[in-house]
Amino acid sequence: MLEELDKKETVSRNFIENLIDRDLEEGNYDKVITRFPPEPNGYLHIGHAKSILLNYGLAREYGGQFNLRFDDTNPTKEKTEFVKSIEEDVRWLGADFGDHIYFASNYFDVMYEKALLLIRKGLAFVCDLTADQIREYRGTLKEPGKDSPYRTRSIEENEKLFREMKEGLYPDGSKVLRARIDMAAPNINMRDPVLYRIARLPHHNTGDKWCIYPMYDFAHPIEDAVEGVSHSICTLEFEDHRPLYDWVVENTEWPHPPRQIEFAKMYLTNVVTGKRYIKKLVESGIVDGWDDPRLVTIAALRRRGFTPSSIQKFVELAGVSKADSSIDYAMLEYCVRDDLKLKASRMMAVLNPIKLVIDNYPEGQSELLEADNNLENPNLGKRMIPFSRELYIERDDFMEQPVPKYKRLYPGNEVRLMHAYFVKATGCEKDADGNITVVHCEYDPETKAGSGFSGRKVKGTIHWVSAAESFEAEVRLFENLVDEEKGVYDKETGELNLNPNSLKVVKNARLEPALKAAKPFDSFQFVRSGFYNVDVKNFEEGKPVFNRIVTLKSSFKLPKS
RNA sequence: UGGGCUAUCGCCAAAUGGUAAGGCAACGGACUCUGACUCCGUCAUUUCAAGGUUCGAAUCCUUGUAGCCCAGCCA
Repeated sequence: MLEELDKKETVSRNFIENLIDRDLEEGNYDKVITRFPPEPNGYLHIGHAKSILLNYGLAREYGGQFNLRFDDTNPTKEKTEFVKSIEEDVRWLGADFGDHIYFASNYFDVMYEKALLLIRKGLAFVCDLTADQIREYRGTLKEPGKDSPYRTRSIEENEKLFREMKEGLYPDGSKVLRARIDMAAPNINMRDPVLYRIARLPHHNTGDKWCIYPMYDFAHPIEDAVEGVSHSICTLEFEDHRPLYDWVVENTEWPHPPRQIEFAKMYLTNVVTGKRYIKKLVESGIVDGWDDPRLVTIAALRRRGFTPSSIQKFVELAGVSKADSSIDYAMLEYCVRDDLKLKASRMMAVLNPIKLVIDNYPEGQSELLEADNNLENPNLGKRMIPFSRELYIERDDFMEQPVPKYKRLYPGNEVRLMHAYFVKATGCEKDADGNITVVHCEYDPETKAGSGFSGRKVKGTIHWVSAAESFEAEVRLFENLVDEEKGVYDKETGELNLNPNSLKVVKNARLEPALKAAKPFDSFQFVRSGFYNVDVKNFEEGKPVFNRIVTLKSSFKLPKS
């Protein structure tokens, strides 16, 4: 099977499973152990979700173990803040690592011992070349490198020098430990790669204990081996590192060497992925933090109302392969809609209100109408909605001069007010500028919802709220942060093509009273308008701010006026 | 001829020499107290290209083409 891997077969979910099956059969491992090894230098985003869920999914499928391990071998870039957010995000996504949360920095002692082992085997040496010289000696992509003059130091001298590096006898950058492999290797990673560097910086976990830190290529295979990881699944850019990974694992002598398997990263259309761009948006204040709902960080998706199961489904639908891919954002939207449609209560909210007066409804009268919270899921219960002579309806739901195929309210046309009565438009009032201010109609008491009335049918159903008993709230509508026409990046300048309308705030939306009690993260479907959730950060008791999660699909578009 | 990887519908993606799954999107139609949902139907004679092997090729061979990754004391 190793040979098959070496033949570079395409990777698919099936392929990985077959590989694991074989490994288990052949007794290469007793148990499947996978891991997600982030460096704590930023927030996780949707791309990481794929890696997390793939690794976790495989472990669960095989009754194995999934580790969360912080790859914190470089103190210059890492922060405790990120450790916390990453742990939270992984947990939220549903990748249950139990108490298997580890830090690479806790293995520094083993790594040091293994480095000594390599030195004693003549496979590593201390090199005094400067960083510039090392680069020079490395050669180029097309030309081989040349041996470092320090390559032939004796084992004793190397061991002594390396110990002294650890003791802190040498200044930062003055010496490194290198593997002795092959300076002419076509794979640049094999040209005597650096294993350890000297850096005097406080580490978030080990403090000042160490002044030498292992490099990724040396540390990672050992981290995997220490934890007994069986299948180390990572992204494609590490494919060239696999020979080195295998070299380290073999020469540092482990009973059940872990196996590295690579797959392609996932990109999404029309959104900014890539840590450094997200970071730029955050730091420049273009977005209001790592969890700005327009971002695709896990924190942002959560705040925006995406559910863990929708993301799990998305990752599952996206599949695993080695081909570069950019998944249509519509697929993510489909996943939330699909997940939320039976979980969310379907409430009425009027985003762009216009008054509707029912002229034949007695003045001063009102009533409470019973409505299912979700007609397709009775478990969500029922609620009462106040109904009265004056209501608000969506401005788009009335046209004085209807366009073709329009089936909502227009003079002479009858529609259903959802959960209430049939209503027939009789006319409207306008202000001096000709803008419609009030729509008039008449209702038919016979047609009350739930009464079993079947005398006639109506083409359209519109939503509404009581003028007196609804409340005003802020609703935040999100568009793509990126200009959909121009694409994510400007090819010439490398600048991001940002969409100036990516955030619209509707201040005077009218919502039905039941929504006043909504709590942060609660999700609702606003009938005919889409899915929304209550923003955590802008939450105020009795005055929730709603974030649009995703719109509903619609086969009818109102012509632009 | 530096090395490695990839190429199947607009977007993902299966198919492991046996006659191109599935999902998203799109488009018809039915249903509907959400123009949503649901349902039903349509959507690759062809797998980057050209040759070759074979009874049979997306899969094997040959030669091309295009894209991605690698020259950190980052991960």
